[in-house]
Amino acid sequence: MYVGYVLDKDSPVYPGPARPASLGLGPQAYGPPPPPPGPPQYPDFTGYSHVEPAPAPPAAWSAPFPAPKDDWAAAYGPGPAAPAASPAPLAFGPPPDFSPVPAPPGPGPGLLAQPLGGPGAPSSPGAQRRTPYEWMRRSVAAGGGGGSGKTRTKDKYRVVYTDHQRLELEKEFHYSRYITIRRKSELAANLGLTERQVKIWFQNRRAKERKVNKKKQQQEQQPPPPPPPAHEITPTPTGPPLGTLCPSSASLLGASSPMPVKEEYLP
DNA sequence: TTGTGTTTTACGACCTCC
DNA sequence: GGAGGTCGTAAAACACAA
Repeated sequence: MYVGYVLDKDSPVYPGPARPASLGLGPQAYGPPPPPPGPPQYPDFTGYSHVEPAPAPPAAWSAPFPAPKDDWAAAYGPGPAAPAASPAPLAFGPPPDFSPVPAPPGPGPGLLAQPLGGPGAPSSPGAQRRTPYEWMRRSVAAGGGGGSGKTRTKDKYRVVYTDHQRLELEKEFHYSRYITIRRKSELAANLGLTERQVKIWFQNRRAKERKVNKKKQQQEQQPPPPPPPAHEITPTPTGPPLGTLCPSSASLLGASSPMPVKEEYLP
């Protein structure tokens, strides 16, 4: 599965305010720290053009959520302990218009058809990294990765998430930088990961974003190249006047966005 | 094929909040 | 005290040039 498809879409995948306040989630008891103020949410993300609202402090649901301890057997045991037998319906499944890429030849159709690190991990032959997110295009099946097990030398090892797992995690991340407990549980169950893995993935993803932002900031602080001489600067009468939307941007604001708001986030 | 650099998981230390 | 946050780091997985 090519995650890049979603991320490279010209149109906003999740238009409008993602995670509206009316998610039905009450004030959260375990609220994450306030998001760092500042710059646009996705300065490094070129696939989306909308400005995502700051991750609203997740709110707590009144009902105590039975957050079980991380099922380590799922990650380190003989196979994922996810409810693969009867996985809950993916409420956050791909949008209706998301399936232009044929599913990789796997043991079965649908989501989570391939267990974590299974031999049939989706691959993207011929893919190369060209964008910050093209890592999602590459194959994860090479090298016997895919979370098959321990490393050669040490007991400590790490698994390689499948493209689908990354896709869903990325999608969730682009909804909100901070995942709620409920979503974390759902995501973990649906992706065959442990809640701990989901949590750590989000932590690492935020760290990655900070790193990218920092890098960009440093690049911007560098002295720009000297502008060309004034006589070489020619006015450009053609083109839209200042303050108007470029065609591409204007199209993004169209009323008929291809990406409806997820049902679960609707009031 | 190999060496090297980058990215991706995973963890520990430390901090804050409830 | 427990949960989750950042920060730093280790190491596997990966891409790519030589």
